[in-house]
Amino acid sequence: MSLQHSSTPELLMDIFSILFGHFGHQGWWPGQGETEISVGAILTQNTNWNNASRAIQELKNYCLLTPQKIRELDEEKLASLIQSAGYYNQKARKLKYFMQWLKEYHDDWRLIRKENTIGLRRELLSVWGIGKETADSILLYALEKPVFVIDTYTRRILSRHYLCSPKEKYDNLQTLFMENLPQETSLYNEYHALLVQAGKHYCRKKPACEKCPLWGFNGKNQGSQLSPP
DNA sequence: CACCAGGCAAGTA
DNA sequence: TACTTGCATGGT
Repeated sequence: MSLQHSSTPELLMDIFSILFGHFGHQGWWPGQGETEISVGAILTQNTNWNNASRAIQELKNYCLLTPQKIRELDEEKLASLIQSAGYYNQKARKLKYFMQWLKEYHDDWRLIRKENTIGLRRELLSVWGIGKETADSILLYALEKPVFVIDTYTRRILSRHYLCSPKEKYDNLQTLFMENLPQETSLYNEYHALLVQAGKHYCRKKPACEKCPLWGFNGKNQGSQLSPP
């Protein structure tokens, strides 16, 4: 694999290929339904997926994983059910607000696909408890819109290899990926999941480690920063 | 024991 | 705009 990249799209695709070759297909959130995926996106905020998935399972056990059931549930009861996800009081409220919004503006998913992605994203961001990453996760994984999700792993992996600043803004990174890659949902889905997987295993601490599959993608040496450091 | 995990909102300067 | 803090469980 050549490390001389003539363009940003080429560099981004090379990184994808390396990660895919190393970690393989990730299969994030396949066929679980809009509600389960959106609830998962909220429950996993600043929490590992293991704890979040337990909370989901708890809701499933009592057949409460529907917008209407969550709206009907007492907030304290909901909080106790999702305890394993941490921040359970906050997250119970977030789920309540989200499901309320879903009913008021979209008749519980029924009207949501008629809206354009930009408008939907703005709406999601206006809901209390939904920030950029959660909004984009819902758009990409639940609604299958071609929206690239940025998270702390993405920023860290890239900055460890001097491909961006460790403080690079969310919107800048998102634009970078979306303007330099084909806008395909399946690619964005796999790419983000691979970055998370890579981030879990490598480059947690400075500097980047030699074992990382992206070792060699060094923007400093090659002058191929994706954005100003 | 310390540290971290698929963030966000609200407050401060 | 750019930082800081509260929120909280469970794994390593």
